[in-house]
Amino acid sequence: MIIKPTESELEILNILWSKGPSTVREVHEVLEQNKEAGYTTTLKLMQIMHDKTLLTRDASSKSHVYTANVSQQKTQGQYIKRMIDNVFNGSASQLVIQALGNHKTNKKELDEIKKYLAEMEKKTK
Amino acid sequence: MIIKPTESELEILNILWSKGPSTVREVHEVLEQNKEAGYTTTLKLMQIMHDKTLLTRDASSKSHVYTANVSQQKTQGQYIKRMIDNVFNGSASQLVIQALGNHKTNKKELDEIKKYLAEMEKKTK
DNA sequence: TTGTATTTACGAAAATATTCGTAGGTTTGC
DNA sequence: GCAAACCTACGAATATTTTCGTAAATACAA
Repeated sequence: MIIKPTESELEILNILWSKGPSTVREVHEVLEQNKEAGYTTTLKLMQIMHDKTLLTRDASSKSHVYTANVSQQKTQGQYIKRMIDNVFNGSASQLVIQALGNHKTNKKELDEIKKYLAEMEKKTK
Repeated sequence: MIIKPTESELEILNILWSKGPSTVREVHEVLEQNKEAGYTTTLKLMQIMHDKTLLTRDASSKSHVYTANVSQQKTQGQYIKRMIDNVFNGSASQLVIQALGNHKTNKKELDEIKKYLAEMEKKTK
C-alpha cells in the first residue's frame, strides 16, 4: 500500500509519532506553535486521515484519542524513494551528499552515519 | 526565494535539467513514456511555469524553447531541507541512513559517500 | 437543573493543482 | 495557393487540498 500523506497530514503524523496517541486538542496546540490554524481545521484533517486509515482512534471518551496508523519508518522510506526518483535521478548518493552538504551536521550525526556505513560494508562482504 | 515546484512541475524540470533547453514537444515525448497526458496539458504546465519564472523561454522560432530557470542543486537542497524538517524531525543523519537502507546502493555510490565524508572530516579539523 | 465550555460531525467555501477542448496563427509540402 | 500538421494562448472543467462556520451532542461547574 502506498502511503502518500499530504503536507498537512504529514505535520500531524509527525506530532503523533513524537508525542504518541493524542487528542485533536493536543495536536492542535502543537500545530499552533508554528502556524495559525482554526481548531476545526485540525479536527477535520484528522477526521479525513481517519477515513483514509492513516490514523486510528479511540472514541470511548468524549475527546477521541488518535494514533498514527502508519509507521514513521515506512513513511520516511516512501518519501525518500519518491524523492530519489523524482528529484535526484535515482541516485541515492547524490541525495546523501546534498543532505550532508546543505545541512549542518554535527559530529554525533556523522558518527552515526559512519557506523552505519561500516555495518553495510560488513554485510556486503 | 523559495522554490516550490509541484510534482508535475518537478517532472518537467527534471527533463530540462537532463536534456537541456527543449521544446514542449520534446518534453512531452519524454513525459509520455511514463504516463498518459495530453499535449496541451504539458504545454499549459510549461506556460504556468514560465509565468512563475521557473522556466525561461526563447520564442524566436515557432516552437518556443524552454530552459529551467532554477538550478537543480538549489531545488534539491530545498527539497531536502523541507523533508528533513517535515519528515525527519530535523535529523539529517536519520534521512541519510534511511536513504542508504531502503535504496539499493552500489559500491561506487558508497565510495562517493565515503570520500565525501572523509573530506568533511578534514575540514572540521 | 441550567448554562457555559468543549467536542464531534458535516457541508461547503476557498485555494491550489491538473487536465483538456477549442480557436486562431504559423509552417510545410504538394 | 491550399490543405494538413503543428504550434500557442486561453478559458474552463475537474480534482485535490485546506479552511472554516454551524449545529448537535456531551461534560462539567455553579
